[in-house]
Amino acid sequence: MDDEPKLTNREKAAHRRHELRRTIRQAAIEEFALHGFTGSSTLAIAQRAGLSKPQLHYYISSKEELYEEALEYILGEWRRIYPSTIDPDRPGAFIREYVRRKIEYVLDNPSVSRLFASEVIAGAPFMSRRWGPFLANIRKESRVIRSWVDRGLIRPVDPLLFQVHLWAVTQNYADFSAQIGALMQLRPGETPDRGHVVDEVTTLFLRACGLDEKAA
Amino acid sequence: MDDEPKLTNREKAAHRRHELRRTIRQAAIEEFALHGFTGSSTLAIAQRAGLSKPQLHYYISSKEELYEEALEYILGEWRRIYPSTIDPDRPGAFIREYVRRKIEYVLDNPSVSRLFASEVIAGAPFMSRRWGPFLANIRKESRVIRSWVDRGLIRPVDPLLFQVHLWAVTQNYADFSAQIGALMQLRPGETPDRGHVVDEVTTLFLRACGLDEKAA
DNA sequence: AACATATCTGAGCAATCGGGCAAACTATTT
DNA sequence: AAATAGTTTGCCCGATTGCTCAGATATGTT
Repeated sequence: MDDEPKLTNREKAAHRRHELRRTIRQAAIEEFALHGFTGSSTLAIAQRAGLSKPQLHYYISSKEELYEEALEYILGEWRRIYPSTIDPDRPGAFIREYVRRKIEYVLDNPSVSRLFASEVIAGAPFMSRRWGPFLANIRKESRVIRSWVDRGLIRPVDPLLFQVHLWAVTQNYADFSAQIGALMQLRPGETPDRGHVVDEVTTLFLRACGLDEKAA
Repeated sequence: MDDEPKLTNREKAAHRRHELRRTIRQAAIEEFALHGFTGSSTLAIAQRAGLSKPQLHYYISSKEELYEEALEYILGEWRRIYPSTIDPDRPGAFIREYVRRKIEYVLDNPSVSRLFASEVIAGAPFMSRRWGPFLANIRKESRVIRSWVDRGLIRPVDPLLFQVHLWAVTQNYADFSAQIGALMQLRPGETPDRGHVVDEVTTLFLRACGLDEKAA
């Protein structure tokens, strides 16, 4: 009765350590999202993770490294959301799916989006070395959008700014949720109605493309 | 030959003091915009304003008060931008004018917009008492937009979310200018082409309203 | 049981934080 | 010239910053 998944103690310890790093990263994301890199203290992060300050420093090598790890995690998440499985010849479906995924993600993980926003507002000091892959992705997508325009599938739009606007509107629901909550008079912690938000945002961008079939 | 604008020394001194407060406020806005309230130090603000730290503290009573003054200034600016002189029965003209003013303002004063963004991302701890007038304004505008919809002047939109999206897209050009600069491969300090940005944003929201007359 | 390794704690480091204060300096009014 | 008001400076305070380290404790292996 010592077997089942047959884990050695060493493996279990490694697993625990890995879990703890995850907890720390999440705490870091939340704290950095609220107060930015400069404004966040390692003590606050430690407390958020349920650790003492020296205990935290036992697992991380520096505040900077922890911040960079959090940024790296975010970039991974952005890549994950991008709907690569969608037929790029059906602009309507593509936009619908992208908006839906992005809005649902930012409403579920507002801190992730907010940390990214903090970083960029501060002048992107840590991101500046990482725009590369980001840029490549955007440019690839720009070519797809341009082809939609060229083939007359959608009304003419600036492919790059179109994406920028999509980002702005979707991210906004996480970054400015305090403002939105005040406007909508939501209770603390309450999020706006997802279906409605997704509908409105989708409609906005579909109409911009001349694709407003008003599908349910 | 002691007259001309007939300023007593006392008045000149008062004027100098007032100018200095402006300089300090501007420095504070820039520093707070970059690092948020918690992340900004009074020393950094003082240096930005060309003062020593005790010298700064001679003119302000606390970091908090300075921050609140900066916030108050921002709210005044938002009110100033709102195009109250426009005929509210011409949705197209209204949207065009609002977008133009807002984009030009945020491109000229990115720090103002970024400070507001920092505050809201941090959970709007100082703004929470000030949403009132803000809310009233938004609701007033919501009624106007609803009347457009009811009279069939524009296609149906959610009046509140429509404004939220307008905010998101316009503010974005200030808050995320580091990202946009990277995407557009702008030189440091360079801003994107205003005319083009205004055109694209205007088009986006006009089309959402079914008002795309493609006017020059 | 003995040993090794991983983890945790209390104390403390130098640097910076927001802010105060008396003395020195400057400018203006009498 | 003397008195007054406004401004600037150097020096300091207690608290907090990121981070270290020696020792205590827990955990795992033999």
